[in-house]
Amino acid sequence: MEEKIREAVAGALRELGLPAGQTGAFVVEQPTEMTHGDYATNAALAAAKQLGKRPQEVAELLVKELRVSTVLGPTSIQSIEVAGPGFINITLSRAAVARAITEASAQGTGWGKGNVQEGQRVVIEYTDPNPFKAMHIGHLMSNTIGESISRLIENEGATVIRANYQGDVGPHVAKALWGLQKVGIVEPTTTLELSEAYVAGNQAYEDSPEAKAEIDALNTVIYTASDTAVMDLWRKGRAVSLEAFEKIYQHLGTHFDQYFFESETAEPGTRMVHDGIAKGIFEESEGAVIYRGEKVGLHTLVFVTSRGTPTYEAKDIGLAFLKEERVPNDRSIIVTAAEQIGHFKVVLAALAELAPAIAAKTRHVPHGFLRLTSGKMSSREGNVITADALITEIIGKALVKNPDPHVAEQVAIGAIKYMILRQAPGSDIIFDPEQSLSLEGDSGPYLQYALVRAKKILAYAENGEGGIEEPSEPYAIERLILHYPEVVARAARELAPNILTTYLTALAATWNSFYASEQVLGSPEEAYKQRVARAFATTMTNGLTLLGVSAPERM
RNA sequence: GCCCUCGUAGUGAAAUGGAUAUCACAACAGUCUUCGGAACUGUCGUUCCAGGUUCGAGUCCUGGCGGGGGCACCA
Repeated sequence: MEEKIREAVAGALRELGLPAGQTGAFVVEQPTEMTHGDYATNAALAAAKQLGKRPQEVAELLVKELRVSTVLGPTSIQSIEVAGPGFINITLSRAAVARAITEASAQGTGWGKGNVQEGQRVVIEYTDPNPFKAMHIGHLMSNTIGESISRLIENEGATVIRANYQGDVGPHVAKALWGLQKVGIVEPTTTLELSEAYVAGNQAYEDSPEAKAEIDALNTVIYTASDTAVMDLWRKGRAVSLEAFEKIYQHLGTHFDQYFFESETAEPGTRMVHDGIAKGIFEESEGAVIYRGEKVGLHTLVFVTSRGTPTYEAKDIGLAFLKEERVPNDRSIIVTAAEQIGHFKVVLAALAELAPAIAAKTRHVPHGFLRLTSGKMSSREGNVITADALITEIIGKALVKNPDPHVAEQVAIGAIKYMILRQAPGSDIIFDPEQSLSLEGDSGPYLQYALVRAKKILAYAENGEGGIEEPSEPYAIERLILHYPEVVARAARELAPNILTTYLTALAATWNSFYASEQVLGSPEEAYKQRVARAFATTMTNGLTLLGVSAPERM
């Protein structure tokens, strides 16, 4: 509807004598205040200067030329009014709102689906945990945001390939293997053994020059696979890690189509960086191969170390090509923590010289850190909150009200995901482990609970005999529901699940308010209210699905 | 030092250059014979500072101040 109104406004502006190419600078939006109608446009304010007239005057003229009825249907408008400094407020008719509600309640899972990205193949990389290290709450952020973005993009018609890139080689692995060797573990079976070994190795690396030398040597062994005993230990430890990750993915309701490993990007990455020296893209300096970021306003980073091992940077170059080869795509999105912004700027600059087409379609989406009120989290020091520990703790909390462990898990995961998705992806989340996280108010369970209550009504209503009167004015909840397709489209366009989360919270609040003040079953308007309840339930269910949050039947 | 980011009620957040800056927690006062109280209704309280652009700035620009991140061999 929004898009149709936009076209009508653009048409009216042309009627007022504005050149076709110059009508773009206005918005059609949902006004903050519901009393201002269902849609509003600032077109008159934006065009006033060009037309040399007062905004209110332009608005009056614009309203006369506005043919909203021809794009939305003859009985769709209740009023079009000029308000404030020159806004044009459009209020839909009772019939038009009712049509949207009927559509929402009838379409089921199809409600809100778009097609603007049909035919597009989008590869989305997220989560990226490192074997031999624990998956911590930072990975939970990447996974939650990446999964939701994937679903939002799929909802617009694209084919999404979910990718997970895991660091199974590199200094952290050498440290963990060194730690295992020191305590004589040849067959690791738990992730605890691995993370303890990593912390021990990391400590020794800082404290002891001998240990440092041993670990550096081990690192090279891993890259070159030159020692069968070491590689055996590596394979076993890696398998333990990966298996543990899969379990967490199951809890989170996420999955991957493609797994990439640093052990497979290291070789091609190193080779391509070396090839790039001859082309003048990279250069040698103090034995290392570097990219002079200064030539494009960035800073210099080492791509291959003086020992000949590739850094994260070279491996990401290798990854870019490997992705292209295995997963041909139109767009490539990488979701990682914001601390890597600088890294990706340099890598993409280098890639732009190496393979301009790949660099051009690649986009880095940074997310903030999950910071603790008690201080900084560091896996090197071992004071991280692991994904497992957090999930277990919140499930324990949810069990208080939900004896059913399955429901408790749905509530707990929903609460965690909501906390992550409610704010703009780039900003940090301050997480207080003492207060843990909220299961009421502005929270995941709040949305789930609103839905559970609506579904209960629908269940009772199946054998109910209620009235068929129709209320003369739309309820606030109806006027919110009809915006759902526009909201998900924008969230997908901007890669911002928080837009959807904010909307769903308002939707749940409005529903709860409706629920408290309006009796559905047995009321004179029962049939109509049921349809509203169904439309709400459909909208909330579809919205939660796009967030990756499940909808319990009861709680 | 340079670069990037963020400063919004006591706390955590929202807001596409638009209308009276929105929500939750906390605090306080209410709503339970109604479809489920993880709920609802109400009260209190907010854009770091100084300039600028604009009909209009939390949002854009410049300069401060403060937090976070990055800046040659970690990822």
